[in-house]
Amino acid sequence: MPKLPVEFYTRPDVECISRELLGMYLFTRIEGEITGGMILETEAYGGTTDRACHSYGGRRTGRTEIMYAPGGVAYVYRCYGIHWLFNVITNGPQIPEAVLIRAIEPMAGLDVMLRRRGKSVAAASLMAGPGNLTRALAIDGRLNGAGLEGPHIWIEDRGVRFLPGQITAGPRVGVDYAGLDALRPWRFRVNVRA
DNA sequence: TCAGCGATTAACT
DNA sequence: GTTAATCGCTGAA
Repeated sequence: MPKLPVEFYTRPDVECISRELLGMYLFTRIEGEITGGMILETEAYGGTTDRACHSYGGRRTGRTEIMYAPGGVAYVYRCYGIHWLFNVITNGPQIPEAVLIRAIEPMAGLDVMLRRRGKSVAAASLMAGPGNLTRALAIDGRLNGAGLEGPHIWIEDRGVRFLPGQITAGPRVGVDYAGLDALRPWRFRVNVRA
């Protein structure tokens, strides 16, 4: 299956990329174990003019530094002291935009993901939320800055496409502090009902 | 140098 | 519905 090329990520429209990532397949290969699934939910983070974005106003620190890299690398950071969140960096160098991957549908390595989550049966909670997603895929800080063309993490285009009516756009989660930017409908989700 | 906080989750009542 | 867990980043001192 074709991995998405760097050119997919370096395009300038983060909202467009965020939509197009729905239906793509995200995989990780950690310690020889491959896990992954289809992306169901994303959020766009619009760089220096988006108050909800870590790089708002051109903020540049050790954590956000990787956002200024050219598109096509992973941005992994810790949140609430416990969880790892996984983002895809988009756009060109020095343009710090990103797409947060919030949910995937488990596909490959289900048994491995269950073991990592400490569950014995497949449940809806397996992939509920971005923190659980990274735990199931064994994504952590070591993958911060990793290229999205492998070998440890990559995204494949398997030809799945959604019509506009199958995608729900809404306000993003957990960004109430961002003022008017919190209202931007930059959260994209594949409708649960078929 | 350090107090306060956060793109969350799970275990409570 | 409420709250504890838990730690790196941020910004002010």
